[in-house]
Amino acid sequence: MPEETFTGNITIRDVAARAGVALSSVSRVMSGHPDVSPAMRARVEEAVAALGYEPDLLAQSLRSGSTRTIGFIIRDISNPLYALIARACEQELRRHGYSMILMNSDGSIETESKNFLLLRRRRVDGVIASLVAEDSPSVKKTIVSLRAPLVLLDREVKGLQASAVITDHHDGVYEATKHLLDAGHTKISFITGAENVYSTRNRMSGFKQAFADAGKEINEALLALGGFDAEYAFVHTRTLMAKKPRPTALITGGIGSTSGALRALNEMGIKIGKDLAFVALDEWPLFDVFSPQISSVYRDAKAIGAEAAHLMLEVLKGGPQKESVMETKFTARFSSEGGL
Amino acid sequence: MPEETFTGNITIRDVAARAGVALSSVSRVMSGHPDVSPAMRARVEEAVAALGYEPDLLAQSLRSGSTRTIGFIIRDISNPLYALIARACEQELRRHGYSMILMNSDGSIETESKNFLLLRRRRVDGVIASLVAEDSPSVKKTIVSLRAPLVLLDREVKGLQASAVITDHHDGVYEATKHLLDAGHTKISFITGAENVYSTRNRMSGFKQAFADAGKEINEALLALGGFDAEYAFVHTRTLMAKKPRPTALITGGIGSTSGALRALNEMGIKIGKDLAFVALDEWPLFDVFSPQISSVYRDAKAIGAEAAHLMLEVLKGGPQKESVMETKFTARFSSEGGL
DNA sequence: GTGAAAGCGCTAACAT
DNA sequence: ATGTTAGCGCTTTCAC
Repeated sequence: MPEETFTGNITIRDVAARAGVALSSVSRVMSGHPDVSPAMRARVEEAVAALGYEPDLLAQSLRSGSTRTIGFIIRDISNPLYALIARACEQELRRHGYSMILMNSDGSIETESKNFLLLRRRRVDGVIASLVAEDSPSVKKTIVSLRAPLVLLDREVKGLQASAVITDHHDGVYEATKHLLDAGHTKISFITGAENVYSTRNRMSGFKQAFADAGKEINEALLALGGFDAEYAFVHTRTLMAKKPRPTALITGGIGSTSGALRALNEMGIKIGKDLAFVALDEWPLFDVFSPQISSVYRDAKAIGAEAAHLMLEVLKGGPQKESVMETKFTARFSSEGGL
Repeated sequence: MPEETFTGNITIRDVAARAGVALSSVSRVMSGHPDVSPAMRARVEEAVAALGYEPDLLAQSLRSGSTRTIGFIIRDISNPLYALIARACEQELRRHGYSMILMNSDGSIETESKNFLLLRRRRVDGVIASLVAEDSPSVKKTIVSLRAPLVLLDREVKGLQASAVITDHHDGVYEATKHLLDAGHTKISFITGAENVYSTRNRMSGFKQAFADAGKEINEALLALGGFDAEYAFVHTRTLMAKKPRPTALITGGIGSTSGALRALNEMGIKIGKDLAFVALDEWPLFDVFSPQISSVYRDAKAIGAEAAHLMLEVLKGGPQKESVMETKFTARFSSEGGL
């Protein structure tokens, strides 16, 4: 019945032709415009159904200036924390008619910049991102040039118009550190990413506060704040644990760091909860199933992802930029025993 | 210096005006067309640089019919296996100038269908997908109507034009089952998703083959092939382990199933490697770090993701559709001891 | 209430 | 080698 060959897609033109009406009338019916007679509506709807017409989102976007597309840039989607965030975020965006373009920045500032630039060319309506670093002028410039709403994940960049979902690591880490100090530890190692991101600074502030409140001195030589990747943590766990006197407790910030550290400890035959008191910041799948049970500072990744979507949707609706703060919770388990 | 207000974006028109040339000349310079004089190239490049012009990918897509965008539909990105696949796949696609639109189907055929439809309206150049089920006529119809290249992950759908990355689970599961049978187990439970997906059928075929070769009978009452989600596995682990006589060994297919089963066993106080011989199909982050060490059938998720991208890129280049088969490897560890 | 026409930003004929 | 023009599929004035 449809006369056109099956080479191209069915366009609004085909529908108009079949219904014997103008293009604009079809458009009006499709968009639910009030000024359409029932007769017109019926004719067009018949043609739409018969032809299986679906509006081209690309053309609509070009016309309207909105792609209903959100860029999502993180370091590495295979990090379970980000995966959980992405899952909840995508679900929420989808519920509101938005699609997510996923990009890994692979921990590289250069890749991150390129990703932002490409998203701009794709005319995304907004970007949700966890930046590799907050102090890169090039990334900052790129972001300003975006001229699209931005939601940052656990980052604070000065002089940037953006919403943000930030985690209150401070209290959780404070409790964790206090727990260790109370048990008598003072030689406490801390392995995580650099202080050019909010999460590290905020965690360190909880760490320092606990030491200060206990009237104890931090041993700076036991800190390794250089990278979130497992490799960095692996190497520095080995180095730190070879020191004498060696640390009696270890805190690792982020799943990458935790993973590298645990692997190193495993290889060195150091048992957590016995030879070393251990606390992980952030949990991961199957966290609760294994022995030894690991003491942790937990945050709800699902809630973070959904909240990021909400903040984005709010700005897209014309609302104000906001900052949401998510809680953390320290739970002492077997792994933070021993060590002394 | 730029006369235009900062309301809209800089278009090819602005560049042409500033350089005092025609639109098409700018277009030619941008696309590296051979027929441009050095003088023209210089003038245009100056204007492009001065204005910071970047072609609108949306407009280019509408013109060219190619969005350089690939849809990626999986059940749940927070499943670590899919996250690893997605990571490698996105990296590879990005390297070739393609972006990935990520969509979770949440284990729902209806959501999956909607996702496909939306991707079609977005005019993606192709879709990479791990279907919820192979036997849904509606999804099949949707996919056929896509008229864009498709790469399936571990799925076989009859009568569908598609490339696929499939895993040879058979051999891995065969070895795992043989290992259990050799140890004297016959009451072996198997918990995983339904047989309306290739991965389950292929795994079961290895399972059955091992029983056949050993001259033993499968106890059908000990199988639970109804869902990949943790909840299903949790419930059925409880039920199966309450049977008498209860199974002496358990195999779980997929990270969701494994997760639910381990949680249930934990709650029931059943120790794997001692009270029950246990084998997991697929590994997850930090797999190797914990005790008890878990026997597993491993596959390389990173390689699967990269291969999916390759197959897609090849078809987009006009190459043939292909099926790649990835290996699995069984490794016996502590968890598959005991139970008898 | 409906139709005709302009235009979103771009590229590829087609002229010259 | 460069400019002019049509058109990708859609929406939105603007007439009638």
